[in-house]
Amino acid sequence: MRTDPSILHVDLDAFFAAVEQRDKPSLRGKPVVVGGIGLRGVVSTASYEARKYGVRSAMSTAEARSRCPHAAYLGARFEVYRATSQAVMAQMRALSPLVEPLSLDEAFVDLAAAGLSNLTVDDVQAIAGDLKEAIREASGGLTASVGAGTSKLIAKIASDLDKPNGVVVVPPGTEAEFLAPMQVTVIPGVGPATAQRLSMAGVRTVGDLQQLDEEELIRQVGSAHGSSLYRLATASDDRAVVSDRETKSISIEDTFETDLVDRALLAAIGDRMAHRVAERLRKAQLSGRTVTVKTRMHDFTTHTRSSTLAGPTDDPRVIARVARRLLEDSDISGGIRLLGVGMSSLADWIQDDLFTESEHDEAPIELVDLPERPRDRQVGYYPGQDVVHSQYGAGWVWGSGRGRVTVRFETAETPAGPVRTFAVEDPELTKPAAVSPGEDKDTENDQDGANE
DNA sequence: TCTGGGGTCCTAGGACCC
DNA sequence: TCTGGGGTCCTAGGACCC
Repeated sequence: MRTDPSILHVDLDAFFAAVEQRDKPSLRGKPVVVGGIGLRGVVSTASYEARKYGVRSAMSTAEARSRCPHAAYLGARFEVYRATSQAVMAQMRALSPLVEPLSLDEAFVDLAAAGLSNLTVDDVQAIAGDLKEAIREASGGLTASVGAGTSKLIAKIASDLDKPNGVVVVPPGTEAEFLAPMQVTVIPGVGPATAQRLSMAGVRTVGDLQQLDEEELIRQVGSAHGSSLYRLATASDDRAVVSDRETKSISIEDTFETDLVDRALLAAIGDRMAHRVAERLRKAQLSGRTVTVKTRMHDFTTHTRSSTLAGPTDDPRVIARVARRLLEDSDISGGIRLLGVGMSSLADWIQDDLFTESEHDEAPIELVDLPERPRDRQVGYYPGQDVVHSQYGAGWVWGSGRGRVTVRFETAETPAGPVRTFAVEDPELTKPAAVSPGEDKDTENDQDGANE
């Protein structure tokens, strides 16, 4: 544990709304609500003027409109917020090389990494004041609130205590008593569900939490959550500030104005989402192995279907094809209000032309185009029955299973001979093949035409 | 006037392998 | 014919955050 309050948490005040007020002077001093402005929109950020009327983040825009009809309702302009955020983060990086952004409007700054040591509360007060001034100038007038302490938890909670435009430095050694009177929900990670469970055990404040022993806490909320909660509550939080955390998933989703039931329309929307996901993967120089399709039903129940490929891809056609199959497997009767497509199990993307010729030959993953699988077929591709297309020409499926299909080529020579195994993206191939090679050839004549 | 979009992390069960 | 653990990978769902 540190002995000086060298971790800052910087939080921009009502960020999206403040940017809109900065750019449109007529909105200054007036209630502004930024978020989804459609029928099913929710509030991202309300200006402080709008908060007086009870408008809050995550509230439906419909409710916000009834509470504050005279506010300005604006859709989000993420490109503008991103640019402003970068200017603000640059000010923090000028102060310390170790900055951990949590979102567009929040970051931790580690002053110890800037070579500053033995900082007093007054030192940190002064540093925070200077940083706020630098942020104000760099952002065109935005204010920030800053919290500081010996840990991330303390800094984060402190930044919330004097909003907007405040600075709170928690003196070293006072952390446990600082936390004790607060509700358990001040701890990030304790939401309604956890608060409810803790409350049934008689725990409402962090002080109550401090009285519990770790075993008891783990019984209440599970092992990972319990032990981390125990450490946080007792102010023994030694989590490091980490500057670049790697992306774990990329996804696109959309809530429709009215529930959709038309499979063809949903398939077309899914295709477009798959292409947008692929585009973002390429921009980030990433590729992924797991495709996930998310659906939200009319009654708000949410389902995901996912399929993991044998190798990573950023190919929009591959992602779209897998997404389409996953969507076909999803129940959409009664209509769905949301569709999403995402990619995870991400790996660093390697640009194709960086491969040398020999590396190409040894590339572990080769994909083949598989025929459309008939709706009623329960398992993957049928050996001796299905024809696939590859860079070596067309061939018969010889065997399949576990993300792989073995293909026998009649007309093309492949580097490995007439039989070659490919990785495929078909989720059904994770199940064993229905028939073994050589059997079930009675439809061979029907398939002949497909070979041309 | 119901409930966004982008994420992260955790859990639990089943398949599979040794 | 019955019966092991342990580890890893995958899938689905849920809690939570901004």
